[in-house]
Amino acid sequence: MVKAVLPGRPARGSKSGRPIMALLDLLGRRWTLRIVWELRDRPLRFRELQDAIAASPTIVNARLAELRTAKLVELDDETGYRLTSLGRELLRLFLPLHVWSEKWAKAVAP
Amino acid sequence: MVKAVLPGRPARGSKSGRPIMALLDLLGRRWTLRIVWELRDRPLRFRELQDAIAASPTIVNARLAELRTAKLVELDDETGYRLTSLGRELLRLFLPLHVWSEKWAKAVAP
DNA sequence: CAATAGCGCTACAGTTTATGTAGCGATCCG
DNA sequence: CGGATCGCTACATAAACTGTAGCGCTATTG
Repeated sequence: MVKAVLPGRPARGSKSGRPIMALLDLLGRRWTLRIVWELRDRPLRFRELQDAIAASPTIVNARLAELRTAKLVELDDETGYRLTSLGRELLRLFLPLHVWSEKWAKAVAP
Repeated sequence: MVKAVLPGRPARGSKSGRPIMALLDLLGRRWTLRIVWELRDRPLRFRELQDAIAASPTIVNARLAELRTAKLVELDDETGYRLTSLGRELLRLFLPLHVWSEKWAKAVAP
């Protein structure tokens, strides 16, 4: 059984159910960001996703369940797992990270 | 000993050292996002930070070490832990999450 | 001087979470 | 029927995190 991560429920380390805390809790779990990232431009099958991030099926399934409960990801029988419209909105907020990470790389590089 | 998370080093689940993968790895570790979030508008002492997120000192210290290595956070003896200029840039990318999380809350709410 | 308080941080046993491998049940296709 | 593919589960092992205590250092106070 997986504990749902939703706004309105108290997130780890926060007594309030403030949405931002629930979101940071959800996104701060291992593989969650990577899964959203891998789904950025096409749906993936369970096993494709598993291979893409090289994580165990147990945890891939757990994270997918959380993401589905949070309505960020959905399963389409024809094509596989994909971002919902809400999920795509979230991804859009994250896209600047891609560019910024390159700048970060240069700044941190040895 | 803490494994450094830096662009150029392969991140978990990725053979490449692509900066975005290193970044997603770093941010996907428990408490990392929360720590950056808590430092958003003022420096915090070690214990203040620990109390703010209610995590164990062991892991707070581990995350801070990673964030310092990644040059996103630094320790100022006078005031405490604070974001570097690089860290503030990253935070700026994350600020839209705050607003969006409210929208998400409404969309997901029961 | 000794006592106190605040600082960053560490030790360590116990619990939770993730890994790695195998494989199940359902569905489709020949 | 046999084989392939799908999402997903079981389960033992390993890694990550928690909770509590407390260390070593510096500065302040009596």
